[in-house]
Amino acid sequence: MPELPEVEVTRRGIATPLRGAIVHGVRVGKPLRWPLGLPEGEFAGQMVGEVGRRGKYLWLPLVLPGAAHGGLLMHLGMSGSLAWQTSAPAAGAHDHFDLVTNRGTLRLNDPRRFGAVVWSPGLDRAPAARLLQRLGAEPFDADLTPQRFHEALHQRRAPIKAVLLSGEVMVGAGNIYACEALFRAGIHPALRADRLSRPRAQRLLEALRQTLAQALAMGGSTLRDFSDVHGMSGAYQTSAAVYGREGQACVQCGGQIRRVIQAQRSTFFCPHCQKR
DNA sequence: AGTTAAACCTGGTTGC
DNA sequence: TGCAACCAGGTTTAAC
Repeated sequence: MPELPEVEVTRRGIATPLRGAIVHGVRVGKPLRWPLGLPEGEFAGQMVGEVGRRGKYLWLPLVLPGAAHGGLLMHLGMSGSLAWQTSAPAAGAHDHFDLVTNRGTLRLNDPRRFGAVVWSPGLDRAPAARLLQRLGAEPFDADLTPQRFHEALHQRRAPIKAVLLSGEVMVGAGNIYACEALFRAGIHPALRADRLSRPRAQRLLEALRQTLAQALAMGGSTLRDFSDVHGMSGAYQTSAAVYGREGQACVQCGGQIRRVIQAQRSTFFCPHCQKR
């Protein structure tokens, strides 16, 4: 489900209600990807700070004045979404984590349970640091210049689609937005990353930023599960040019959109508009 | 280093 | 209607 736009939509939805909230406790349901890493009783009295995001991870800082501090690193996996509820109903079959505060409850719903909630003493400490260590640049970081993007791609021989999905050069683009950005940039997904010319790398960086920004403005994509913290669906998926459109007409040339498998994931592209 | 497969799960859709 | 096969927004780990 959630790629960077969906995670950022979620972050914006929870940051305000959570800022300064006092934790009463947590409730855990079925196991997620990794264990929580701190006994459930340890959270009471901690105050939530400013909710941050790194790639597709959310970071909820927790501070207990004069005592232990750390935070919760959360990932929504493929099917996760967070909801903010001022009065939380009984947990459903797929509600696997609650953060109960004096203001309301933050609830993770995740049918497939590929998501995670992990306590860490800090973003730069284990286990958070280990999970984040291989992440590439944030897409809207000013330090990610076209030149640096090109240089990083130049060191990768894998297909450009696989490099984007790995997140090791730039985080945030998952399967939908990687496909859409490559289409927007006119680049064939099987092209080796180190074969992109400088102008094409620049064009791809611009396409990635435009794609992610547009998706964010539209509230993200909702294929099945995703909704924002108020239960609203995103709208971007209806404006996808290639994703999920195998066999349909290309919006640009009218040719057939094709689907191939790369790195165990479906890649959608237009063979006519996207050049090697 | 790249590529490939398998693993973690549930559920919706498609096709016989 | 039933049931098998395939598909799904992500990421880690292991093996060749």
